[in-house]
Amino acid sequence: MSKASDLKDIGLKATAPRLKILNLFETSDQRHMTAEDVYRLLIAEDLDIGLATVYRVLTQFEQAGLLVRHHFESGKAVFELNQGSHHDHLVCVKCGKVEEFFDAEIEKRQDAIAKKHGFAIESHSMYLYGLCKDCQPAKGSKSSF
Amino acid sequence: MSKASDLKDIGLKATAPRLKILNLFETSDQRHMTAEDVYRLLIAEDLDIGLATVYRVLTQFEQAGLLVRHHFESGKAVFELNQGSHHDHLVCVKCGKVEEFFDAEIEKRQDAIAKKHGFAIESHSMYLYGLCKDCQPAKGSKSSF
DNA sequence: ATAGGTGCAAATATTTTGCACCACC
DNA sequence: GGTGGTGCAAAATATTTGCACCTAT
Repeated sequence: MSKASDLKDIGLKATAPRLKILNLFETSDQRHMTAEDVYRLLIAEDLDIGLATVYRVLTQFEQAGLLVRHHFESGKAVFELNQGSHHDHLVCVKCGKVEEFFDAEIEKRQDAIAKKHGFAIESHSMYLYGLCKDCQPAKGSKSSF
Repeated sequence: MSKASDLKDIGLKATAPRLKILNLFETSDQRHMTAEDVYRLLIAEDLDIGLATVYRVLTQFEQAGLLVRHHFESGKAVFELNQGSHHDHLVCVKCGKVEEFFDAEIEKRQDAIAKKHGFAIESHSMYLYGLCKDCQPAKGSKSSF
């Protein structure tokens, strides 16, 4: 559970909007949310928090390392809780579901590649886009063509 | 060199803007360009092609498989020629340089991961963000702190 | 001739910012 | 009580679309 001290630790005042937004990421069943997603959840709870504040808070949380910002192919930025452990993403292009994975061997090879190219890696992200289990035409069923 | 027939093959009329834009991607030393980049190059050559047309053509080329659209962390879409061979990207967060690489082992593991999760992969992209050789503080030199 | 393509301007979508007011410490 | 935070509206940025005119086939 998020506490006021968590925010103070990163130099931010513990205000209601910040606590609420952080709490949303911790409790929502959707780990990956856009600013609009967050805003709509707040509206749904009758909280009077402006969209501009949502953007500001999300950016602050990202800079503080509490959240990670992704750019999936939608064009909107998507945020998720930074739980320390790096991982990559499988994104369903049909229903938008996001699954996470981690593969040590891939990480190792990424590091090797960066070194070979003389790059000092700061972050990396990998997205596999496709159809998730539920969105694939079922085997044995006819397609509509 | 791009030819009118290349465009007709994909069901598009061979118009001057389309031929020119395709040619730009084939001849420019910058493989990765935003719509604005393309537009500015056209303006620089005194070609009277609207930004809207650039966006329309880039989208058509992407749908036809001639170009690939990326979403780097900049927030703008970046396009590059689709040369058949899939590859991934090292992106310099300072100077914007993009280097490409391909690693068969990583590809293999991506496929295995997708299968394990029941995903039917349509595309994937991997971006390693960091400082390229030229943008790293040189070894032995003092930092400014 | 005509279906499709284009430029321009206006519309949309996403994110940022200026400003007056308000709340945490 | 003052610094920092907030909501709102407006601005900035990126992209799409409506429309009248134009052009490749």
